[in-house]
Amino acid sequence: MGTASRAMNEAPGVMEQTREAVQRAARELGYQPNAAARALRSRSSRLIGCLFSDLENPLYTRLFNSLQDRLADEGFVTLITASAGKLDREKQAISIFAERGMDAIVIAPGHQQDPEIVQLLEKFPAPIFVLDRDIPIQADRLVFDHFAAMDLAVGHLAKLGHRSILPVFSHQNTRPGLMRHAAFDAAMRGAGLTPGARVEPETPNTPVFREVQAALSCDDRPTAMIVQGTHVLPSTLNALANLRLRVPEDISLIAVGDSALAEEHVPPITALRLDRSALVEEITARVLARIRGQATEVSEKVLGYQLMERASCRRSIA
Amino acid sequence: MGTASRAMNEAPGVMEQTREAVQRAARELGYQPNAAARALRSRSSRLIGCLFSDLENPLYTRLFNSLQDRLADEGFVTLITASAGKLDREKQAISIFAERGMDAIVIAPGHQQDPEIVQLLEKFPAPIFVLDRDIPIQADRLVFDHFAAMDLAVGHLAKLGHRSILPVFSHQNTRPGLMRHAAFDAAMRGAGLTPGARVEPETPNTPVFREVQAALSCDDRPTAMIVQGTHVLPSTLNALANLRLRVPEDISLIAVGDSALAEEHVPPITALRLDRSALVEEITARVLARIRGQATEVSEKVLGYQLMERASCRRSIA
DNA sequence: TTGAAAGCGCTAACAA
DNA sequence: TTGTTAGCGCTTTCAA
Repeated sequence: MGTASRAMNEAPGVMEQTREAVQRAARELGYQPNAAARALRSRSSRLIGCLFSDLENPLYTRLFNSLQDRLADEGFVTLITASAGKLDREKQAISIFAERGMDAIVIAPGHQQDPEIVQLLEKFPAPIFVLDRDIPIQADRLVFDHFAAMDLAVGHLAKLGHRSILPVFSHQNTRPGLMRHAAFDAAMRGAGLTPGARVEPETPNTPVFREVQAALSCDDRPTAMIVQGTHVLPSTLNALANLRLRVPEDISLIAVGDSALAEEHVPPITALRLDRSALVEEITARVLARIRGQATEVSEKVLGYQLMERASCRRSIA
Repeated sequence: MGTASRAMNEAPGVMEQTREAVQRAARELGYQPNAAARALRSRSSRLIGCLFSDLENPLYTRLFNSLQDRLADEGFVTLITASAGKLDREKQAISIFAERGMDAIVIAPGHQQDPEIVQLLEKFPAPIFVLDRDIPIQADRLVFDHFAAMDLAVGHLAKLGHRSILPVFSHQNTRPGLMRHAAFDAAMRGAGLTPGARVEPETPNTPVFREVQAALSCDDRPTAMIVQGTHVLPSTLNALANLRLRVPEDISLIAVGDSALAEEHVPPITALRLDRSALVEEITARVLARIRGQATEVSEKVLGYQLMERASCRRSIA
């Protein structure tokens, strides 16, 4: 009956008294609405798909947790796929999202220019939200300000007197990887410093023990490092421990991307952090507006990093 | 039309020629089946829910990845929720799984005896697969052999001459936490050794820097450690580095649960590993059998750990 | 404000 | 082997 449906969905045009009666009856009978029937009739699955390149990246793990919570409040179920950067898994995930009738998707794939991915996204039947990727499609987008972030980190170290800073970021073929090296170089020049050696792991999960050890074993080794906050960070700490280099006495350290590891390390590690709740709110607001047809123009926002100053940096002794 | 449906679903009773014609036409028209309609009519969502206590645990991250892949091959979409051990999130997740008509769920919640959880599971409308939890319900189950695992680890260290071994496991209120301490004690006695000090973090993600440092700062410190392979492991490595204790020269180390960190650490860390593909196959086989109504009795299996001997253990000097 | 009726897009049962 | 028909459980539309 129509009234029952309206009562259960808090729709207008039902007498308060009727609504309560319906809801009480539903409770007593243990009524469970059938999601498939609702989706079929209303043409809305109330499902939102997420495609992240890497679930081991603390940013994505934390983000997914918050986003799932937030969207659950709005009655949506969040579905996640981690592609481990594999192209075919990303294509498969997008296809599945299309088949299963996601109401929207949030994506940060490992391949941002692949023509097949782009084509799948172009004809994707629901709104798309892109997270810090330069994918050539019309879609709502939130990008991170990697240039400002590097200014913050390099500036902080320069102010402490560091002149030789070792960056350790992967050169993955997506926006963050592509921008960070350029941003680092620009920030160094901006601080009147000259970029020197660098370590560039293939992926954010590639071990960097050897490379970091090599870079720090020369005569005038860098006095500070800026290190990606993924697997690269434990791997770097491993190398520092083996070299008997203490943080911050012997070398200063900044992590790009905050994590439990950085926060709880002894000493705590200074980190570039994204405001996760702002991130989640922006995604949620945009996605819901799109789903409800309230959004008009494509939205492009930039989110800055904050520098969480902790105990891993100190004045350079050099 | 029935024939079209049968052709698309590879159902029997369709002429090969017809099937091909239908499939070609579907391809040319870009036909996308409607998942909601299919779910409504066939009473099967082809959705499988997973509830894990902690997505930051490398076991669950890796397991979810493999399981998602494997179930995708069978045409199922896997939905994951990480509760961070929070009771209300676990209850909410189970309710959502019920509302959304999961065809089955795979669970390893952080609360295994909570009456509300048990009640929700008792009246859950689909098959349940329980992973290493002692939940008092009738359900297919796979548990890990924590006693054999500790025998392996303690035995290995005892054979190397270690007599004082420091265990670092959380005493979380679920099966693994509950069993590991008892298993460790039993293994020690079995090896003719006496259990001594131990570190018991609240959760697998609680930092243990202070506690480990304290335990290793006494006069005759343990010569070996067995450490949970979650956040406890980086936290322990942090403490060892600060104490200038080298692995394995000064102290031997075994991780309970394998991870990228253990494998890629220098030196690589000996670890108790679960055979993940066996794990995934057991879950997949059981869950599919249940969904297809082929399973009869409740299945209970035990999965052993293997000791991956790497470079982090050596003969005790004491 | 409520009830009645139609129909979302499939698949299962049945008839041809 | 194929076509026809009914109906899954909701929401939406329309009429009362």
